[in-house]
Amino acid sequence: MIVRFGYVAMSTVIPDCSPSKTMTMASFKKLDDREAGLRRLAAISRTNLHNTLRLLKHNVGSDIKVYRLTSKLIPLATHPDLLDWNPFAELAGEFAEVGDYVKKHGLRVSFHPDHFTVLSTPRPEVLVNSVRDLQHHVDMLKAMGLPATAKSNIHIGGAYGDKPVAAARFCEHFTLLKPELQERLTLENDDKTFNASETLEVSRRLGLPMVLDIHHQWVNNEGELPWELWPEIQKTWQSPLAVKDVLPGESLPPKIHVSSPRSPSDPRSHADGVEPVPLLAFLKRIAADTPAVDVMIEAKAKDGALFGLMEALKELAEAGSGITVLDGASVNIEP
DNA sequence: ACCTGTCAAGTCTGG
DNA sequence: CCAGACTTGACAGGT
Repeated sequence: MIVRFGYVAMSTVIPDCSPSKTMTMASFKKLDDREAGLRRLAAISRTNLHNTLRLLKHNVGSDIKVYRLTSKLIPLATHPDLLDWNPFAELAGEFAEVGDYVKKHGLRVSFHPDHFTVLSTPRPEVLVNSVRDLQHHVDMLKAMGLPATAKSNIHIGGAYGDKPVAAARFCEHFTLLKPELQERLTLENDDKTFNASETLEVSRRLGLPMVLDIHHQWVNNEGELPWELWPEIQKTWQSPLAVKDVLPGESLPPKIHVSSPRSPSDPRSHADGVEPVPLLAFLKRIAADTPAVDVMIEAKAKDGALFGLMEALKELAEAGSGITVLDGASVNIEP
């Protein structure tokens, strides 16, 4: 089983390379020249896209093929006070440059809209804002010229006292989305509300690929072991929506998220690095029936954690534990 | 250069 | 009905 590792949004290794610079609404409003403010926002966006490209080049130089783009590329993009602002035309070149680089090097990129995007909500205004946010993420992917294999990962959302009803509402709201939004979604189990088997059920109902977060599964489960759900989770990556735009002869491997608990007293928080042994235990369990999987590392140390994990895996490989290090960010795992 | 409170947004809990 | 927690990188304003 080929395992590729990736990380989220920012580097702890490359200095001065934030892709998430922003401006607060408070300081935007303080400017007496609104046009100048919008130009400033566009300039920040350009810096963010430029730094994203720098990170992608750093990734390629380190063999890292999997990366989560930050949702904050364009500051205040979906803010209610800036609905008349559309910076995509003036940022077209920068977006295309990022997208071209992604395609040229066969990178897998994704977004993760934050927890304000809640399709299970009963509140119409929250739903409107959530759909606007999803549309914004799709607009960015389209501006990059990326196919539907570049997706936004979201959680089911709140339970509102009745999880089955909330799940049904999520599904109902999903069916109202434009196809271009539907085909660019993945669903992830969360650490508090919708656990892995509940998320899997919704994924199967809607034909959406599911991202298994094994840390969330560890702290929010129904007594099952994570690999027990894997056969069905893996199948969700074969659905028509999941394989949209996958070229003949190519594939879109299932994706999992991994992080390690910060401490026994704070088990839900993310530690700086990733513990290799529990991760390896999971990977070995699924290796026999999984040709390839992509692992998104969600650790405080970001790419630093990825490099640390690779060092640890290298040592385990030398000790002869069925691991072969393929390059700087991928390994082969024997069942 | 460094520190601290704040940030547009949602949901849940407890009072 | 409302305040605070949750969680996180970065701003903004201070020293």
